[in-house]
Amino acid sequence: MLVHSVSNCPILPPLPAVAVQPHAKAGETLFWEGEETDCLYHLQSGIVRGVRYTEEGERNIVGFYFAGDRIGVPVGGTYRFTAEAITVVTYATVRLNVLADDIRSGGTARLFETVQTELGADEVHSQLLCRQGALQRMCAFAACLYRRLNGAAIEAIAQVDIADYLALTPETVCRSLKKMRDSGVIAMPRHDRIEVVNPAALTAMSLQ
Amino acid sequence: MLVHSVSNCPILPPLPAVAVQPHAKAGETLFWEGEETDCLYHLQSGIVRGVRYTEEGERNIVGFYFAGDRIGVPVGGTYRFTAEAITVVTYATVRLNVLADDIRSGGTARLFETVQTELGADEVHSQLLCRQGALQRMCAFAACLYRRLNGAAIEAIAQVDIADYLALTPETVCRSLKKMRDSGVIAMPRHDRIEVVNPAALTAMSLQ
DNA sequence: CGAAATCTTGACATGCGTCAAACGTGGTGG
DNA sequence: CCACCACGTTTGACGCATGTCAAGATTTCG
Repeated sequence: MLVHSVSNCPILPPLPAVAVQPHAKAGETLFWEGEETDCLYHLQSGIVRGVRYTEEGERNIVGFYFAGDRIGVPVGGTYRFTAEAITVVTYATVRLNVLADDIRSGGTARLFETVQTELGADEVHSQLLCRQGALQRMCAFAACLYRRLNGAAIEAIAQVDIADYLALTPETVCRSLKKMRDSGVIAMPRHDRIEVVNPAALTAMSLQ
Repeated sequence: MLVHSVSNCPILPPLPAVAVQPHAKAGETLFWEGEETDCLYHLQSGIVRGVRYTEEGERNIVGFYFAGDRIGVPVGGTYRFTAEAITVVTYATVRLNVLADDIRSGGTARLFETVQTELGADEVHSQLLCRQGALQRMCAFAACLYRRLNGAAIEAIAQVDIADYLALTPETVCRSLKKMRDSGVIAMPRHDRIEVVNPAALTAMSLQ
């Protein structure tokens, strides 16, 4: 199975009734790569992209995150990537010490729930990048998001972002999308909206 | 920084003095992908490769693991990949419920410590695959292992395995290694031994 | 010592990156 | 409300790097 199961809705800690829901506008940053981790983020709506800049200044996208995902897991005490809101995003933050209490009270399965999103996202990313052929990679990517979003249209993700995620050029992404349109597996009413019309054909094309 | 810091030596739990050290011969499997996770593995010596087979039967290598690494983190209760010993391997196992108690008492830091190896490995893998150009990818890979092994020679890793790890063909791996030999950045007294002669040149060649 | 696996080298075709230019779109300010 | 501008997308032409196929050399292991 290429698609992992990070799509389960989170059981969120109760919030004070009067609290204003934390949110970010499109383009805003939730946290920065290398910054010291003080809390994790449970996404509730919207789309976030994980970004990392290489030494040469190249931009890499490490993942796209949606409602239900938990991001911000530290390695060495700091965030592993920069989290940028693509759309308006609402979320809940969980301070590390609160999380510790949560872990103590929960079961063993609960233990790794926290790291599941990021572990799964990196795993998927590697699997996508392993596919040779731009078209296969694009189809696998679309199939992946299709399942993650339970069939909803893929929206608001720029082709440039897809390119930086799949290690392709924007031109190649555009051409691949055109082929997918011509084959009738997807429809694109707008530049930033991909509707999967034929899921079976999509997975077939993603196979090598 | 391309290279992450999973190279810290682990503080291992004390073992019974009379216990026979668990070990595996080259080619043996420590655990299987999809199998229910009952314990994690702390590697103490030797080399392990993480393998995953795609639906089409293609072999992917997700990472190489060395002394000090902790592998076997479950997602959804099962192992994320198959762990095969490349050399003779010695290790210590930690049962999941023991680990759970350990994490509960140790807090979030202990949790993140546990997943550091696999999170870091996937991260590195993605970063390597993002580099376009076979030579750059190979150089980045070599530089990565060079730092992970603290300058020791890279040994016992077959070129086929490198190919499956970097999403290249064995032929391309071989040709890239030849270029690196001709450039004088590495030496190869045997087919399965890579000695980094010029680390500076190596990192320079890995830049895009 | 023999056989199987791995590595090496060559020739060839093609798919993707690069460069360049035009088009569409969304946002901002007058 | 319209005009303009900046950014992202689209399309084309071209060259090179890498995958593919094939044959031979080397190593490893029984």
